[in-house]
Amino acid sequence: MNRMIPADTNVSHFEIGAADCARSPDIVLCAPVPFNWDETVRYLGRSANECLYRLKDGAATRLIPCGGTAVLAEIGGDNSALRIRFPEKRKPADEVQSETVRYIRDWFDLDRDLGPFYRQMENCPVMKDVAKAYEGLRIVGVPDLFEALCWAVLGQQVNLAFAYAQKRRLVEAFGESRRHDDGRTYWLFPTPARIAHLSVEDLLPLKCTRRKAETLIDAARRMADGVLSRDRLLGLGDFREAGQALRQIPGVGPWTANYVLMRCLRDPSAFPIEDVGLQNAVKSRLRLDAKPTRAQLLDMAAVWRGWEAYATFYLWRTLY
DNA sequence: CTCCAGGGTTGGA
DNA sequence: TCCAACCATGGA
Repeated sequence: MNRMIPADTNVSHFEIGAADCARSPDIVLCAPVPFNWDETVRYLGRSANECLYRLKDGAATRLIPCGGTAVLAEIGGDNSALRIRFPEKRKPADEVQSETVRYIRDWFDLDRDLGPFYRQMENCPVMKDVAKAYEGLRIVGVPDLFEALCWAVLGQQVNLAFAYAQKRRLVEAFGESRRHDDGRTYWLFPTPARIAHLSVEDLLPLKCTRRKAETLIDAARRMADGVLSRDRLLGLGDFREAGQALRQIPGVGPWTANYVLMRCLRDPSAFPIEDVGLQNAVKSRLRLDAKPTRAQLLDMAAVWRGWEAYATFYLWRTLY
């Protein structure tokens, strides 16, 4: 029974400085300790088919939704700081910049104290080395609830490459985009309002199942109606209730609910135990002949208590 | 044709 | 609560 941690209780240290030359950052964020930007970038680069941001020279550029509009931001950095630039000619207003910073802090989970996680993993034979190897890697989140839900649903029971292809088709069919003067087009994930009015047939070209198309539209309607939102889920009191609320949506089962809890609602104890990637990672690390059983996983995860999401994310990281 | 992929649902112990 | 059976789709 985890208590919810309001997103804005954390102090954020950032300075807005004048950009005196083209490459100097508009904003510098102090990185938390520990932080590992290279590992973060490696995670971001796990699919060449990612359509929501572009990776170049260790920096990610994407359109960030901000109060009805969107800001193009380039995020680079190292293990001690993140550097944010706004490459468009018109610099965003201060409050938009602040919102961008909030998004980025959330995206990379910068405000979490990982000390307890690393101390706990010392006692886990499966995780001990993994935790050290990727120290400073934080769970890369999906701040937008609708995006997180759609991504989880599209990712059910299909390989990641195919999931990325489906996401790209969804985004390029129904998302907004903006062309930048670097010649590239940057995309925003489709809004619930846009998907809510579609029919299942409209989504079949994604090559998802009818069932998944129905789930996406159902989720979009709930969000467009306002009955479902990230804030509402976070306001429910504890993550278990949020998970139950998510599972009200037909087509959202335990894996999907936990995936969303982990990547969007930031529940560090979310545990998608049915995940085949997690199972394969454990199998490989323990040199098992077969994927571990649910009981084996539960047994192993007993020492992860409270940090199951982080352990899972780190184990995923071992897969590529 | 078979098997797998970052599952969901139903129905029965 | 847990498990088996069935469902569904594309790619290797």
